Amino acid sequence: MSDPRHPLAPTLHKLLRWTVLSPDDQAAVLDLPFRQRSLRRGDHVVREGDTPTHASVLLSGFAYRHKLVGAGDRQIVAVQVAGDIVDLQNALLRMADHSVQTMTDAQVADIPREAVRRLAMERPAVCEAMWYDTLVDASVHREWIASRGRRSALAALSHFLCELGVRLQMAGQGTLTRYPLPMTQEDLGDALGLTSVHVNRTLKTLSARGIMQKRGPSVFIHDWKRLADEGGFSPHYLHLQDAQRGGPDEVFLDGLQDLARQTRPDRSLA
Amino acid sequence: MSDPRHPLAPTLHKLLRWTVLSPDDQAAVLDLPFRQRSLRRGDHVVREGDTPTHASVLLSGFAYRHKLVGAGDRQIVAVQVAGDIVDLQNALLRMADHSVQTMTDAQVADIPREAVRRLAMERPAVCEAMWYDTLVDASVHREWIASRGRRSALAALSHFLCELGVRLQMAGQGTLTRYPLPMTQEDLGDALGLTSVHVNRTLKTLSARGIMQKRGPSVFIHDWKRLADEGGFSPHYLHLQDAQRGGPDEVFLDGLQDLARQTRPDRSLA
DNA sequence: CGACGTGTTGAAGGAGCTCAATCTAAGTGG
DNA sequence: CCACTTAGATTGAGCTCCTTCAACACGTCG
Repeated sequence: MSDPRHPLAPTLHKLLRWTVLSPDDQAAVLDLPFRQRSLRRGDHVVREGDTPTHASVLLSGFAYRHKLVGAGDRQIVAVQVAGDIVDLQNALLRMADHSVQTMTDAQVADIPREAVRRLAMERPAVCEAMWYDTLVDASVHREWIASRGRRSALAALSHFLCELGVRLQMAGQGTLTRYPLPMTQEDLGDALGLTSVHVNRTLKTLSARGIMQKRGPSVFIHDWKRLADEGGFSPHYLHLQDAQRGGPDEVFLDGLQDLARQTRPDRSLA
Repeated sequence: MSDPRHPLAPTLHKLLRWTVLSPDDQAAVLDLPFRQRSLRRGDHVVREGDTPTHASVLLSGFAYRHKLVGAGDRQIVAVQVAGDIVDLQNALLRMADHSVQTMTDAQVADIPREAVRRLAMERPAVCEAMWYDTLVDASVHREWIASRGRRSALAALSHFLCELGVRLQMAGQGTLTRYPLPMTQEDLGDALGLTSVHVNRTLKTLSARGIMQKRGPSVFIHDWKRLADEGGFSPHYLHLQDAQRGGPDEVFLDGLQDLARQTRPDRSLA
């Protein structure tokens, strides 16, 4: 799959999760013009209201998308990890409806908006992959609506931690049960629609029950099955089953199915 | 714009909201093969877990998308009105991650999945319009996440009522301040993440303040400005500003801007 | 050292939930 | 035309999950 050290390789890899791309198409993705940029923790990638001139890919680090609501309250609407096309939405739409900000120092690649559009229009398969990617984003949004609307704090937090385990493992940034998560309790609260105080108490409940622990920026899940039960987590909405089989993720995907079904405690880190 | 009585005309009209389409492209949209179907209130258009074979367009009536959470709780993640392509997501993704159900008797047009894909792949401009449509859907999802996460019941309900006023007027199904909304208080609760009891009380607060009234399936907004204030509603996230100007919506859009800014009570129905 | 960001803990209050009864309007069958 | 049914709206009382406010602990970094 061409040079795995190419900065856009993780993004291409993510697109290949959704569709088959010919070698030509793959080369065209990697040939996209981009300008690499280093950001410090807390920097904005896009600001709500901007008219973006480029799409940004997160090469390393973490970022989140958020909206400001009412009297300065913040709602995080998505968490992005390395490889994610952070801003396809804002790049195609003509005005950013939300801000994107880094949670850690990060590298991004800015791709001119027009180059993305041209690639999409000239290569239907790439267009489909990118469209697909935005549809999966929307599916995650829907699951978050369900979480905020109908799950308790404990369930919502558990669900969130499951989701990030899956997504980070897919992105090669950790494993299902052990991964980096550089979010403060305040950040978690803004993602879950809770106060940081209540996040603190809910995290403590989970660790008191031996289900998981968060130490600094690291999450250790000791009992995935129970965490998934608490959160009512089922990975369907991430659409990983849709993936073209034969890739390197097959074993993981099957394993995920198992994990969702059976108890498989991992207490080695407790 | 060709035959305005064509069943797919409202859908084409909606796509034209996002991009310019050549006469050829427009004809191609209207030439999509479809099978018209009558549904009774409560019928499913798609069921979570299905592998859909077609995309459905809502020709008349109302529908909602929902997920089942935990112990039989329902979360409505979107409300669809006539003209909406209800199921582009599910048609492109390989498995439906949520169900779609009618709120009223309704007409839908089922378009074979392959016909949609072929149209998109052969006509970049149409592809862009449809993609754009799904991106706006996602933007609405994000706003809903913010509502569920950070708005009080009163604010969330107000915001929801504003959104529907705008969307229904855009769809030619009423006006900003007076439109049909065939949702029970139970439905509203499932959309807002509240109980029907609390929806009842919140609606009563709004009408006690003279802001709006819901009588049967009809919403009457007496004071748009106050409703928008209560909900912290700003129409940016619907991306109407993005619309190509010159269409028949221009006056309305400008009017909407005004409405968002100034008080313009409409008590004629109080 | 002091300041600041983050995590932790307690106590009190409130927004929204649960449970349950009553009311209304629109069928539906006789 | 009326008894009966049913879906939905309405209202009250008590409860609970989560918030608010406030204090304190801890580590890092100037």
